Amino acid sequence: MTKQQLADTVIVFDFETTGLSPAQGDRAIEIGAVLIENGQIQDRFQALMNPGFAVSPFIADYTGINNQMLSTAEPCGDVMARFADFIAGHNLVAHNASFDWRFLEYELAAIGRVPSNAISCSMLISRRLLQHAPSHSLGSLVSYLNLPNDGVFHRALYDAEMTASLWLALLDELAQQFQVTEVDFALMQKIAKTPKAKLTKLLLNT
DNA sequence: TGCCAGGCCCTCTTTAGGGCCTT
Repeated sequence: MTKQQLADTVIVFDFETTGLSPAQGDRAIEIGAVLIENGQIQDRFQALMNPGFAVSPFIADYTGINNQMLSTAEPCGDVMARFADFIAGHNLVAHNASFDWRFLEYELAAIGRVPSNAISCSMLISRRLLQHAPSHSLGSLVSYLNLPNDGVFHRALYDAEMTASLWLALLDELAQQFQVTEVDFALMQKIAKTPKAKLTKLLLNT
């Protein structure tokens, strides 16, 4: 197997939240992230954070994060200040990145900070490179690609680690499907935004 | 178990509608 590595380091991150939209009052309750360098995880970040109100039974069931766990967690602002330092200067990756980016912007704005990182989406890229996958949810892709996992999903660090494995698998897919051996973050962003019909032309010209 | 929102993508499209993803 060709081992394709992205020249740039990236931080893959994932939020667990109280719901789907910060515009509707939802907040982050956990952040998990891994730093990928030279094709391997070199650093990790994980923290629960107290949103200041009770999470719904649905969210407690969905994530396994309950109000008792959050009662002793740091406030969102304290965690996010440390996380902002962790991601500073790095390119970011998330699965369905538009979701996590909205919460990142919201939680950083709450402490007077603004993210300036570039970001790319593993879901948009997998839709283009893995067109035969039955679903492009993170769990389905992990199963489809037979990526090693312990069956835990919907916790931030586990999902970040699974997304990191997916990201590395997508780099392998680029090498195997298209023989693309020079991959930088800007190309991954471009793939995410390229219509499927124009993907082959983009990659053959790379 | 799934609604909320937002963005992307496809098609029986573009003067629109609905499914997929994220929690």
